[in-house]
Amino acid sequence: MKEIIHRSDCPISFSLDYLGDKWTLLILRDLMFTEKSTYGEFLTSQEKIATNILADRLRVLETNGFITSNVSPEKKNKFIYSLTEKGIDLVPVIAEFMIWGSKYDSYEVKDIVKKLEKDKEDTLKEIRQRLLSRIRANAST
Amino acid sequence: MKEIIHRSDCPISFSLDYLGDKWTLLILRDLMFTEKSTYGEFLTSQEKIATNILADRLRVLETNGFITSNVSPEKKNKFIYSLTEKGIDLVPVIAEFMIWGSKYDSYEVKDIVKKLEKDKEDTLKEIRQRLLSRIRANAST
DNA sequence: TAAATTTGCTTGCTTTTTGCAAGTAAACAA
DNA sequence: TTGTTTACTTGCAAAAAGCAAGCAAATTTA
Repeated sequence: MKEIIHRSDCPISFSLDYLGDKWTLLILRDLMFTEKSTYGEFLTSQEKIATNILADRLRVLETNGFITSNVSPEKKNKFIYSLTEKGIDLVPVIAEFMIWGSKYDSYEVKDIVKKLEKDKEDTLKEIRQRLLSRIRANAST
Repeated sequence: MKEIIHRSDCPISFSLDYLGDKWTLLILRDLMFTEKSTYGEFLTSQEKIATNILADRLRVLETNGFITSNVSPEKKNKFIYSLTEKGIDLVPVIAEFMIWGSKYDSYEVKDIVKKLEKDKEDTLKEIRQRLLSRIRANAST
């Protein structure tokens, strides 16, 4: 597997060394803000990621501890991907992209953005708690 | 100039359509958190961006209203790049990358990160005000 | 129980982007 | 007037992305 090379000691560039592309954060978005958790489900997202790119990004994300994969309990040919705490810690980054995008994209402002703008700290905490409890639910099975 | 194509109506993907690469946010970082404002200064950053990529990204950022460029008052062969309000609105995104990167990069935690963690809202406001006042100073010259 | 389907990929090929080194052109300084 | 600074551009090789097709294990259907 291709290793991530860090270009400097700047924490922003460190982050971008993992996340600086058009697809990685969209996979994490799906894991954070939708119920999607499998390869097939990620493929159904509007942006239409290519199958090889998706496979590659999932591999990189897992190798670097952003997500974990487990065989589905019902179907052994199905993998369930889940966020780790390291991945969950990116919620604020993605939330800020959402807020910025909503401001400059004419499309529509989602309820979650309105909530974030109203009370960012609590809303982020709430999302974080929801995702963390998901991890704990998995751990106990 | 190559037009940005939006892959979906999601605000996160909308943002990534502009910013989803390894270099764009680093240029904005330099404009936000350092005194760098010229082509030559951006080239001196640790990450060593290639000259053609820098030229391309500056063009894209300007075309899409994130930055403006002006001839330097002292030297007519020098251009000063400045953030627009649209660019300044990305401060929270970059701040969150900085916070996340500082948590997962073993290197060192910068003072600005400590300040952000202590009082995020006020610190972001402060940075924003500093950058906005820079715009206004330019506008009045 | 054999055939078709679902699921999660891999492979091969073309196009696009990146990265590197060298070159250019206007302004400026000596 | 000659060399230097500044901001790029150009050409080419390497890497990454994108697209269509193929594959293999597990599961469902006939």
